[in-house]
Amino acid sequence: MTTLKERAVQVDVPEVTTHRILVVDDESSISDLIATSLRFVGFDVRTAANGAQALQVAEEFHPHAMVLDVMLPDLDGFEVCRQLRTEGHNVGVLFLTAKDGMEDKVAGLTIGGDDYMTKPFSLEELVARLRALLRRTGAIEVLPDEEKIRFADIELDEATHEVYRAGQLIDLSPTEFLLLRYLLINADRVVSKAQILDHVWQYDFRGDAGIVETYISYLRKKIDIFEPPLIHTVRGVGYRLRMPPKR
Amino acid sequence: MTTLKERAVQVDVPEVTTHRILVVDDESSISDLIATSLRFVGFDVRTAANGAQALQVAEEFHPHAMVLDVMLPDLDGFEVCRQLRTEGHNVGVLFLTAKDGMEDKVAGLTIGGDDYMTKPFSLEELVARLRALLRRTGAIEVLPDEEKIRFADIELDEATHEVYRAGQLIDLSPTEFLLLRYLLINADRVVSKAQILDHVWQYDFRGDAGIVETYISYLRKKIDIFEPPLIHTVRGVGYRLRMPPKR
DNA sequence: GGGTATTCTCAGACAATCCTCAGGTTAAGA
DNA sequence: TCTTAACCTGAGGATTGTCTGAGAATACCC
Repeated sequence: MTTLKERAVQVDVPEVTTHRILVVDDESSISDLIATSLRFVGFDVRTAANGAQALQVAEEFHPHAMVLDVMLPDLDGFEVCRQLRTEGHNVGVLFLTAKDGMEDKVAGLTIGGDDYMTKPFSLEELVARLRALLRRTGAIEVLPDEEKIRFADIELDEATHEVYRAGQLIDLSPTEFLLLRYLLINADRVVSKAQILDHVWQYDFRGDAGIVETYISYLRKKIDIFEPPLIHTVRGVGYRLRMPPKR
Repeated sequence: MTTLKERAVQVDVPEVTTHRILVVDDESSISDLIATSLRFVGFDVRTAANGAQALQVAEEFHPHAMVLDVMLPDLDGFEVCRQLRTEGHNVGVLFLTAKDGMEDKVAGLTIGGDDYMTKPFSLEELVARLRALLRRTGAIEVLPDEEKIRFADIELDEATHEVYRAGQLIDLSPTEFLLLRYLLINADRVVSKAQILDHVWQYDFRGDAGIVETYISYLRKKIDIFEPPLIHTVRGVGYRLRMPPKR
């Protein structure tokens, strides 16, 4: 690997309005991971390790949205959410749940503009969902970017999860979609395989970075059969989405 | 290999804003090497030999970034990083990892704008990555230079890893890229083969300095086929990037 | 519950890159 | 002018990085 000029998801760095996000999880490794990632994308983040603390911090922090583990040592996530709402706090919530069956229960409870994801998740997806959530709940004005990301003749719609190249609908698997999204966000910039792995794959993925190569290959076969090819390998460094060089 | 002092002297321009860098490694040979190199590039550097000491020094030094070995005698690098972050220190971290095994532990390191390199590395690359990291984490105002280095009609873009000469895209191998970058940074100055070897090649490279000649030759064939030639040999001393003297 | 889509590992093929070496060329100094 | 050291460059073998297909394991959907 080598020099990289990356941005996590940072391309859209200069956020006009800074949204306040409260992250609640009792595992500090998780909340740190999330907090770091969100801060980097430009959010103003606070963390809390349990329900009581969450309520307390929320009182003075007035978050626009929360990332909330449903499984907390004291109150559970729903209860935290309920109490805040009855107190008039109008926050969107992104619930985190272990992958154990509770999922249905959570799904039922996420009414309104809320959402949930099961652990482990990919950071890329977390950020995408959080953005969508803020947009839905209208936490503040509209977020700067539309729900579509474009580059050359590629168009990726976050709302519908559809991807077009040269006007044609391309069918992508979930991972392929995330990967392409990450490349698009970092268009024109070299991203290393390590970065891709960290952002696109679930945070507990312990496999080899070689899988990135495989998925790049998949992507190419789906969207780069068109002319001109846009996914370029920078040997020894990583990959980069770009228009072919002039001439 | 030349001695450190002799080698680092020539590098680089005085930086306008002085960034504070904390280097943590238990092998003093390594931390000295890095520290010396960074100082000559204009950084304000402190070193620490273990985790506890690192935390302590950070407390009063308030570094903008850290170069942090993950393998330390007491706490490991991740723990040091975590503790600093929870204490509110917003430092970017460049992790150093041994090349063997522990690839898995390395996962997640590029999340927040952080980065990592495997030992052994080249000093040139270390500096480049550290700069990129400072830029990303916005450690202070914008760094003087953009992500592009220019000299005459050569343009080298760190973000995209592209090099142009006279507007034309030039394809360079990783080593060629680093070499050119080093010459550019030291434009108009003579750099010896020993210096080049020490900065561009990995610090444990045990080969002959003759390889520098080979790579200079490669570079010339790629970027000096244009007029005027910019890479000049200073016989008995080294090489120098310069505009030919007007007659 | 069976079939399909997806994820992930692995290994062979291929190509770029790295590095050594050796013979030819150039420049400096005696 | 001659000698010598420094430098240049091509050739080629070793190494490394990347691509891709095949297949096993798993998740998902009707």
